[in-house]
Amino acid sequence: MERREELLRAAARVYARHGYRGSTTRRIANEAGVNEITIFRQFGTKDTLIHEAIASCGMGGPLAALPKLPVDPNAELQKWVAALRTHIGNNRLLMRRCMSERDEHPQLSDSASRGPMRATAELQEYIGRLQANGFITGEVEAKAAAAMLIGTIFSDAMGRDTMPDIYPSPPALAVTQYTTLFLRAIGAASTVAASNGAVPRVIDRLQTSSSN
Amino acid sequence: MERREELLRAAARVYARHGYRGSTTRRIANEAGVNEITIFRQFGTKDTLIHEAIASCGMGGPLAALPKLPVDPNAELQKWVAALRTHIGNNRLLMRRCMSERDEHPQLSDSASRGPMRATAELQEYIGRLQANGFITGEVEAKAAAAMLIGTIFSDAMGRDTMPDIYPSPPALAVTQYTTLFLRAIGAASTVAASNGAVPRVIDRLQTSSSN
DNA sequence: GCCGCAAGCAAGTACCCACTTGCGGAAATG
DNA sequence: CATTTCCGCAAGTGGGTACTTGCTTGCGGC
Repeated sequence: MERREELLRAAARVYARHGYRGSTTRRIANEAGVNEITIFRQFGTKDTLIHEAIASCGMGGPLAALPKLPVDPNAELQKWVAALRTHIGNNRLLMRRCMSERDEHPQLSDSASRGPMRATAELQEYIGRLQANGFITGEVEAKAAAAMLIGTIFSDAMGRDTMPDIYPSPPALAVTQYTTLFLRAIGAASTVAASNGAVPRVIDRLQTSSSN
Repeated sequence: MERREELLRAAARVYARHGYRGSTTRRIANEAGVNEITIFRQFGTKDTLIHEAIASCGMGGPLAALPKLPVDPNAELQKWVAALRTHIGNNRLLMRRCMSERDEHPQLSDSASRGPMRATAELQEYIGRLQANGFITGEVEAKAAAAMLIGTIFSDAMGRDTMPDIYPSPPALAVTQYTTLFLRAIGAASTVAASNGAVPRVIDRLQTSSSN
């Protein structure tokens, strides 16, 4: 049962590099150090091999969590953003492939997009918690803000290798700058300034600011 | 000489949908309503056909410009962002393909990434002009901010079809919300508030605020 | 009327692909 | 020892793919 997992991982690697049509059974078998026939004995079909490979390749796995009770939004977000960025960056080839072949292989794209979708949901809820706990002064469209930060991370992680000069480098610096800009955008910049020693403290942690 | 252009456009369409390996000469010829042999007589090789198709498909073409002298940043940016979003959205299949096949066909990826790169440069310069003309109150990392807005637009245009529920809809609303968030992030929110009738006017248009 | 050119059609070549069949060896399991 | 299970090896099948060759047809210019 060890060759099976070896084949799954090899298939995911080959698929990420060469796409569905480029993932010939011969190539996958070579990558796994296994005879080509074993593929058909284990999975019957190239199609089921690749689908199982993408499904079980951990992109739907556990995700870094944002704290239930925000204390230091800047630090918390920065850590979370950094983890998400490296996670997406590590899987960027695979995700690019899955999304570009969505029309021909929808299930693969679904497997790949589950990660960003869960991350966005998590971030939306966190923004809600920031609002509920008084970290945010004005009105915020949480959905747009979450889409903005996730989109920024996503685009950075996906596009940095093809367009390096448009992103701040190194990536760690980019992460802190994105976080700062994001907090300013949602009106929670006070905590950032506080860490610079410029503005007093957090406002009023028990006031549920304004509406829904 | 008309079949030649027909073939180029057909090749770009087929490539966007099926990728390099999936763009068989037969399929391209069918899409163009042309005999397969004509491809080889006109271009000699599938490879040169596809490369010429991607190069001459207008992704390096003219781009909406931001004004040299900012007057109403919110309106100007919103219009520009909307144009950029629809442009990227229209070419999203092609761009996804080019970027995902970058390792195997670098030139195609280069053709596709030229658009976003020029847009980012344009936006960076515009942020600089906002700063020079006193629209921005504090310090801003123009590069990170530009990467953030472009990344947001890019991810929205590319990912809305695969992950519709994480983006504000309709797209037009998303554009205005992104723009608002962006202006707040770079500290130029006053002009937004001004259009709401809340805060006075622009500050001091001839002061070159602080450093480089 | 004739020439040259662009294009279609038929057929073929050499290769790659997913997938099959038949055989034999190794190692665990009874 | 015998059986089952897993795996590798050799060979092959039917179909697709890039690309070639030889021939024919339509069309505008001289």
